[in-house]
Amino acid sequence: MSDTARGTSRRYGTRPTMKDVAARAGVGLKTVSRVVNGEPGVTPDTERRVQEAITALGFRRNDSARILRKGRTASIGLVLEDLADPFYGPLNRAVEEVARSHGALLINGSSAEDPAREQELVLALCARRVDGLVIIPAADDHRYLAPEIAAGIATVFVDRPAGRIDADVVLSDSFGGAQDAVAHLIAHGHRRIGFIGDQPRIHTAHERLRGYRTAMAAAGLPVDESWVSLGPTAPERVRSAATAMLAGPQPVTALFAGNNRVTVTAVRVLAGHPRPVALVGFDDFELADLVNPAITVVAQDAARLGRTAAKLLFRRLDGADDAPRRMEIPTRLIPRGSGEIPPAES
Amino acid sequence: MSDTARGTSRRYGTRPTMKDVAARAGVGLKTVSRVVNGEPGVTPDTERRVQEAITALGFRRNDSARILRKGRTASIGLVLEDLADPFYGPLNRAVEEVARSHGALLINGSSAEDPAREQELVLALCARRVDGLVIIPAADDHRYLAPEIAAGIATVFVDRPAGRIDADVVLSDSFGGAQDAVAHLIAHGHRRIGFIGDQPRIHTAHERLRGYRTAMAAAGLPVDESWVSLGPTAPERVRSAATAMLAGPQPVTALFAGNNRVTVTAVRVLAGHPRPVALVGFDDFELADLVNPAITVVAQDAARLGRTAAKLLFRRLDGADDAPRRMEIPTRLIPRGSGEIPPAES
DNA sequence: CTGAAAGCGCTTACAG
DNA sequence: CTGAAAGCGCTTACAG
Repeated sequence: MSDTARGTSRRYGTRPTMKDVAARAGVGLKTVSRVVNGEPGVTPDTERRVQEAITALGFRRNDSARILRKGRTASIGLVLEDLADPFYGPLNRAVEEVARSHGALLINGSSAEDPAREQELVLALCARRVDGLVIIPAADDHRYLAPEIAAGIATVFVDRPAGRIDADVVLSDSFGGAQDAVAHLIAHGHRRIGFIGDQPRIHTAHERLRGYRTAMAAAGLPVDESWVSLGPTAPERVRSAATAMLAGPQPVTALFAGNNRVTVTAVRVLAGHPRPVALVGFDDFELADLVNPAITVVAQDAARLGRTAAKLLFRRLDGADDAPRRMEIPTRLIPRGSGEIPPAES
Repeated sequence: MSDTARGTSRRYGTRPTMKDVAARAGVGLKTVSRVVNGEPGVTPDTERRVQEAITALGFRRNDSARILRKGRTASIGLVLEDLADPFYGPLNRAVEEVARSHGALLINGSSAEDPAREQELVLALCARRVDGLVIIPAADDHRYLAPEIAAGIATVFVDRPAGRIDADVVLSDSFGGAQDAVAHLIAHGHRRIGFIGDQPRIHTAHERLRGYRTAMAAAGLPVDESWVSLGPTAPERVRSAATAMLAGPQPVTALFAGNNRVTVTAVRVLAGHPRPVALVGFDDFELADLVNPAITVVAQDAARLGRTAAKLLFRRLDGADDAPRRMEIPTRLIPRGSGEIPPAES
């Protein structure tokens, strides 16, 4: 490789090292290290000479080398489903803030809800020797992580529990939140309530369905299986599920949407529906109060979910080695209008 | 440090190394390296013995050591304003996808719109020797980066140009998009149009204001300075700015909102306003078509912004060393209703 | 207060 | 096909 035409070499290794600084300042390597790291025991005059050499050469400590020697990388990994999903934004930010307060950097990645991709990403992070991992799992078998955890990589799962290993997990109260949502609709007079949720292999979808059934049963209401639809949250699938529930002689008079993607499509379907239909969605979203009627939701505290998980992670890194914990973050029902619509006369 | 009660040591350095694998397999270090990296020239039998040792010991290559020796870290940094802002989600994801396709990991951080924090974060990433940086700048002076760029850290700015250094940048066409928005309102009969934007030191805010003024001038319309308000996008500030413009004997009949945070607050203000007021917002958002009236916007392609920047970054890493480029991504006006409301009679 | 030597866990360059 | 030696750029442990 040769230097470029513009004179700025892209070659790595072209940078000055502590050795170069030491030579220029006429001191030993260890003295440079002391100055760079602000360690005591350096004469003001020596320090000044070293600082001058650092500035003159444009030296910046290579943390890759430091990391290798020190053991800790001061970085953590966050694996979530999709960096573009607004639900994960506040969670991502909260994890970042906690990492930052501990002097750690955040390496980020999307699993795209693909177990193989999750594993590939997680193991790449382990190879980088991140100190810890926060994982929103896509896979349902995490035995591949057991050796890494045993080797010291702290791991906290968020939003869904780990599969087939015992690990820390921070969850929203999906079961309780779903119960609240459905009980709310029942309290407003509904007896035929539809549930459209995510794929049943996803823990939260399963829990929300369980909350739905429990609330219906608690009110002595039967559940017609045509009122329940679990599957991918792609708009076409949700649209046809909703349309089917709203058709026929005994249509549902209310819908409970299992997450924000479902809610959005449900709003679109209901906007074109002749009769008013009540709607409660799981997950809040920014403009829920601007739509007409405003959307009643079960809000999760995504930032708190992230903050709690990250704090637990750093507690582990500080040596806490009690048994894996399961923490639940409460949800909150926010009535805004759509969930208070009474049943249409049939 | 001692092992924990649960028997899994959190101690680092407890992991097997290639040396351990070599010893167990009864081969040399280099042979292990060959097997781990899939290099040719190893007898099937030798390879099998090494693989067995790897499995038995739970060996995983330490990429920190590899990085130190190889020079490249196979990681890039992305510094943006706020990981929780939905505008950056698709951009973040797009950068990640490009990084992934090049085998690189993504280190992420928020500047919180604070120049000092941006610099701190960027320099931390440089110390980690990321191969490249994608930066949505908060600072307006990036001379601190010049030595790093000269030392080989490829850098591409996005959304706003670098300050006081010559560097690659990928922008949305804020000027053209703003012109389109205001021309659209003028075409629908408006003559008194308000503009509420972000702080003027932010490049995009400045460009959008310029587009507003140019469109007004092109139509021969005067601009009363009480129709223009730039500042923080906090709801209170935007609310009072909008309220002021809508009051008095000669209120504006239309608003152009400079970004999505402004738009959201504007929608709330207009919902409580007695007369209908037209609105066009810069930036699209998910539920813009669910609000009544649906919101007319100038949409940016955030994913394309991110993809373009990341691709340019990797082209630099592959050795492209032509002069820094400025690339502009077009915007698109999406009429949905709010921007087509005619002026209220005064 | 200062510095030479050894080592973190790999890869590179080379020799057999 | 295989491996011993040197080195990436730091920090650690130690001696002066």
